[in-house]
Amino acid sequence: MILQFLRLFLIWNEIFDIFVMNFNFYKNMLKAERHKYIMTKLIEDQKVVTTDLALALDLSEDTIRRDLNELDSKKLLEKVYGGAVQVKEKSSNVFDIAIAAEEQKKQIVTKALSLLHDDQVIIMSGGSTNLVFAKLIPADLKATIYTYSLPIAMQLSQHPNIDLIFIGGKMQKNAMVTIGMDVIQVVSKIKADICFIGASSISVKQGLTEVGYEISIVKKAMIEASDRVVSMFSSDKLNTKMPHSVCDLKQLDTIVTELDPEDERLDEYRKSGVFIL
Amino acid sequence: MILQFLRLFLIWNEIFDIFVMNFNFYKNMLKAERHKYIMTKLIEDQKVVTTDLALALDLSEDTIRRDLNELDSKKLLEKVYGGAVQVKEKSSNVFDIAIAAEEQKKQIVTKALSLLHDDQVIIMSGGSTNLVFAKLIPADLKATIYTYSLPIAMQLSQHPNIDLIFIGGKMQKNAMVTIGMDVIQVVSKIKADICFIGASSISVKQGLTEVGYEISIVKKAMIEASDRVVSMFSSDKLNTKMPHSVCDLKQLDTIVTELDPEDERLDEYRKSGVFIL
DNA sequence: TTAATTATTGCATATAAATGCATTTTTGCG
DNA sequence: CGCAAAAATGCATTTATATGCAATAATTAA
Repeated sequence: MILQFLRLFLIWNEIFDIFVMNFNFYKNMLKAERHKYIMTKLIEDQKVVTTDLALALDLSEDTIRRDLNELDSKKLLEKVYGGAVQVKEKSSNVFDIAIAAEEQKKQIVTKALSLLHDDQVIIMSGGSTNLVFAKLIPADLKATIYTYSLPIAMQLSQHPNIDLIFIGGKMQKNAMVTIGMDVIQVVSKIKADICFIGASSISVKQGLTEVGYEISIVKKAMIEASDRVVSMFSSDKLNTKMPHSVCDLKQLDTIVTELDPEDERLDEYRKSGVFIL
Repeated sequence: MILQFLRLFLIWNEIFDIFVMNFNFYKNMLKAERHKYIMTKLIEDQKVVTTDLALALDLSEDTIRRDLNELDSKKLLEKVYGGAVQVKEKSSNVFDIAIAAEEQKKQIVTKALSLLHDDQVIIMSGGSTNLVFAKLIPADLKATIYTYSLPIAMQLSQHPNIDLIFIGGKMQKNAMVTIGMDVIQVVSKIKADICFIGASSISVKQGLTEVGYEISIVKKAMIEASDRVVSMFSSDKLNTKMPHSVCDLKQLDTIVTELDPEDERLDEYRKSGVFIL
């Protein structure tokens, strides 16, 4: 009899505890704790509702709203009518590649489209100018293109008639190109009709030069592998130089800029025998 | 007697809960959530119909129309007579990769993050689930990752601590992955700790199967090269098969779906010894 | 410790937003 | 042209929010 009573008491006690816990557990919470609770809840449920929080924390909706406003102004969540939702991550889309002066580059590469013919084997280096070029390759061109640039491969993979071969290797992250011995080995085995090389810097005396050593030797290999070498760049690259040599001016067959081929800024280059488009 | 009554009450309560859940699940949705739902639906189905949404969300068509107008004015969709369609992306940007049911995939791959450790050598196949996985790899993870998927490489090239190696070869255009002997050769020389394989189809009897022959042999090589084989996919891939076999269920170490590991739909798989996350 | 100061909280009230309904206008289609 | 479906509009109702104010709690200075 007493035992039964005791058991009943214990059960009742437990129920009471739960009751108290539920209703007063958060009663003496500091604001900071409350904010933490709200943020946790937000992550768990993807959203928080003002009325639910008020109930759960045993506070007025006003207070919750003030909390949410505060957290909103700290950009920790986004307050909406009725509650709050997670801040939408500013997509920071990797795949959005911003191309500086795209219009100028379009102008440059459009001139070079005349160099393309069906059944050519083509090698393309990286660089935003070459990327613009890839975009503008006519849909009916049938050709084989080798590249070691991720964005250019992405672009060309949408082309219906291009056989695309990606040259693998270790990725150089910022430039989104592969580099290293693997690349050299593959490139050196290609027999290409034409290659399109982006240029960091070009000058009459130094020829093509690059910032990075690794890129410079890959480009060397490209030139070796191709019958015809074309480089496209804007005129601000003219008469500049970088640490690592790629090739002499003589080894370039054609250069393409936005300038008129007769422009005097190109005089020196024309004299050295390179064809200017 | 009282006990029986109590039990009855509990059962009734449960049924009532389920009832309420089904019919009011979307009832207390915040506007922001609703908009998110509409946008997800739009991506999944390419379109949304006003009446369907009104029905699905248990709201008047007026409200749905107001939502669609709002989203339209934000340029997030294009309202048309009867509903709304996706905004036609202005320049068919190749680099925008639409991922169907991205939220669900996030849920799946989040579970698999626990399999990652510093200094691992990892191979990743293509597929949108793996792409979502790549997005969520913590910034402080230091590892070496091999992949032959262009989008995944693009994504990982943004990661500060991953050594990324792209496996080159002929591009399979629609899937944006490289295939062929070049890929097999490279993969077969890798000694990886773990590989993450996307799945077209999986069944208890047939194991992993693929639509394309070429992809299937690449995946075979991946499995050979890895100590541990993990496959992540949504439950709709379960109990389906494709023409080309990749491997038996036994060869998989871990599978990850959005389901609870104890879900009965996974019973058969669990029995065959594969670990379910 | 006490008193003054400040911050927090809840309530009342006014304002604004969201939603559904009735009515009119527009649209697509035969 | 006419009809039915869809959309827009105005309005009423509900619900959420902002704001001033008073009560309370926490903090600081003396």
